[in-house]
Amino acid sequence: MTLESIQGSLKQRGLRLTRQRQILLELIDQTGAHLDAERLFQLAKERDPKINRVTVYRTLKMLKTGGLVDELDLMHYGGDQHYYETRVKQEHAHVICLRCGRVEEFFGEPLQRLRHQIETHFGFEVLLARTEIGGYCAHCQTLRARELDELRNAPPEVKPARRPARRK
Amino acid sequence: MTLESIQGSLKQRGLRLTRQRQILLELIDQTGAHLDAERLFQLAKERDPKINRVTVYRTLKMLKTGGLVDELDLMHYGGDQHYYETRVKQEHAHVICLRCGRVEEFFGEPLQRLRHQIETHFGFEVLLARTEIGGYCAHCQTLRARELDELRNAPPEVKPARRPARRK
DNA sequence: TTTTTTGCAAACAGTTTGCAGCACA
DNA sequence: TGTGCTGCAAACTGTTTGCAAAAAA
Repeated sequence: MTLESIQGSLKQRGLRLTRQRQILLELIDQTGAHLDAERLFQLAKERDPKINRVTVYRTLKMLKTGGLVDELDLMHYGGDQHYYETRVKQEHAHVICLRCGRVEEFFGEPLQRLRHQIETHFGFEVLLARTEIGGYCAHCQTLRARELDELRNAPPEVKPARRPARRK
Repeated sequence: MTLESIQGSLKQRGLRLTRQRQILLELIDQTGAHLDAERLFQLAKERDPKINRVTVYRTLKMLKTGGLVDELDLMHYGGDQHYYETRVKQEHAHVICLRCGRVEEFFGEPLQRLRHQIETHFGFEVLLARTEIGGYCAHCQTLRARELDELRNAPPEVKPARRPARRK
């Protein structure tokens, strides 16, 4: 969904395209990244130092309700905040490395199949779909193996020698 | 995963099986429902009125870390809390009706395929996977159609006659 | 007896709400 | 011109932490 069509969608619903919303829409759309409200707020402040955090939340809620952005958790990597991305036609899963935080997107037929099966199997009308997968990326698997190794070979204080009870 | 094997897993890790944990484990395991921390706490209080909410959170975190329960959002139907279920071998998606809140579980090959493709495509080691789908169940689709109809036929105050500006 | 676990109070993070003034259309 | 939107302060929800007392092993 393009910035222009989002702006159109706003107008259609009688919503106003304010300076603040302009900024936020551009940020969400431009940065391919998955931003959370706070990050978005910080970036927006660079362009409008007077913008308020609350406006960011309100704008995100509006976009979410309008189906213009999707909300992600990314397996709560990094906390309990939500992340946002502009909705794209093509369904995709988010694959997130729990060690380095890297997020990959996976487009593939199993997702279409899944959606289709759920629609036919349950007679369900799918509006929102979210698949998130956590684990270790190829790179971090080897790093992690090494880390575990080092821990095993040099256990410095696994069970620290019994230390005297702390005095209050 | 059975209650017994969970208890075994605790002992193996040198964790204690306290009265409180007993209660919580039983509740999570017995009720097929997807409980959130607060609900779990309320249920637990019926069996032990002195149990504390914090203990519930700590126990859930422990079980989560140990891979004994899975954490769900159920598309934030009903708020921002998390829901929990004991981990089962068979991967499944949660299909949630955004009108009535009913949750269906979907087991099916697309999920296995998806996991497999992500492992081979990215060389990724999958530890956690979560697929949640929101929309309307068969039943609520018809109810919703009717609701929308009624709204259209008898628009009581869609744009309420302009009323005098509220006096401060 | 020792180490883990609990309960309590208080803190915390992320997000929402009420309201008066501001600004798009 | 008027309704929608913003900023501010304050509330709120879900969850976590510090600490002393209680309870498993």
